[in-house]
Amino acid sequence: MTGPLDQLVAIHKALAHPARVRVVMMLRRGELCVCQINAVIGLAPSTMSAHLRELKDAGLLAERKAGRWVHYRLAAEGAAAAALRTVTAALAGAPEVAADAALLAAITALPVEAVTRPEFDVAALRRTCCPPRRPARAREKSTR
Amino acid sequence: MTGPLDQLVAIHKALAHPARVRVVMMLRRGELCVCQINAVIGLAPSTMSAHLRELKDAGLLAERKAGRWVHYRLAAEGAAAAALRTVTAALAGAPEVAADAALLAAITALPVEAVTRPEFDVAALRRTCCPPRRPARAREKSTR
DNA sequence: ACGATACTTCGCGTGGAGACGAATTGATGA
DNA sequence: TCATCAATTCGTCTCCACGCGAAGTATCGT
Repeated sequence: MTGPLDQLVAIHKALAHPARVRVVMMLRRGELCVCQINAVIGLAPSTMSAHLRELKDAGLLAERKAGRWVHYRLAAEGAAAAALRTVTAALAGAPEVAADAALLAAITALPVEAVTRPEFDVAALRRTCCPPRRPARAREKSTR
Repeated sequence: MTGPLDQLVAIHKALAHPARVRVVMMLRRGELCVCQINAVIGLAPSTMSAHLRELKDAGLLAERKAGRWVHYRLAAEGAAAAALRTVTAALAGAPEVAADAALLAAITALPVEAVTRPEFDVAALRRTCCPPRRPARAREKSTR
């Protein structure tokens, strides 16, 4: 049994990594599949899995298995929820977060299976959606 | 120049250690000298100095040099202040924090120079104020 | 002027965080 | 049934966080 101090420390540990904070920000609008998240972040699948596990163990995320995909969503109570609100408020206008959101919008506009196919070129997609001023545009179905 | 994302990550890193969180909670009532803080936490002075430095670099603490003593106090703006509020709210009733507060009350009731004298026995003081059910009792002047 | 005191900086050792690729698990579809 | 694919687990490497003691810096008291 861990006390409230250790619990809060675990929450802060989970949020003490840029990739994990970016994931949290990406999940604001609704749940996402692991492959969609990682298409934006760009780490090895095993690494991303470890990050998601840490966020889940800290009580910040919940998972839902749907076929061979696993969807994560924000799910926090108490101190974790408060920390989450702090994060979203602090990074509302952060450029890194905006770039992620733009790329994510383009990705979620595609069918889910397209993301992990070998011919899928994230870099090309990033070029089409990130640099121009329009932050987000496409929005279709799969975000939730 | 670091962006808001790195800044928030640094804040969370600083709060991702039990000793540092305890320090933050101890400083709620006002500034404290390093020796007072460390009498409660019980680490090597060099280690405590490093912890305080990290909290200061993250924008959570400020220092004030007074003679040969250095006093630290909470001093946060923006995201750091929000994170601080989250911490204090989450740990309002935490037992570890209450024990620290009780010991701290006994320590601040003493003259500052007494704390680091060789015959000063923190363990004895801890026995007098922490284990019994009365959470805090001594309270005199110097907490602020 | 000199020693004592409060704190910081430096150097070092140890353990854990974070990265990857390889192997495993579980569900889908031919 | 068996190949495929998403995700996780495992093994390994590297590097940084965190602990300490020793040395350095600044201030006070005599």
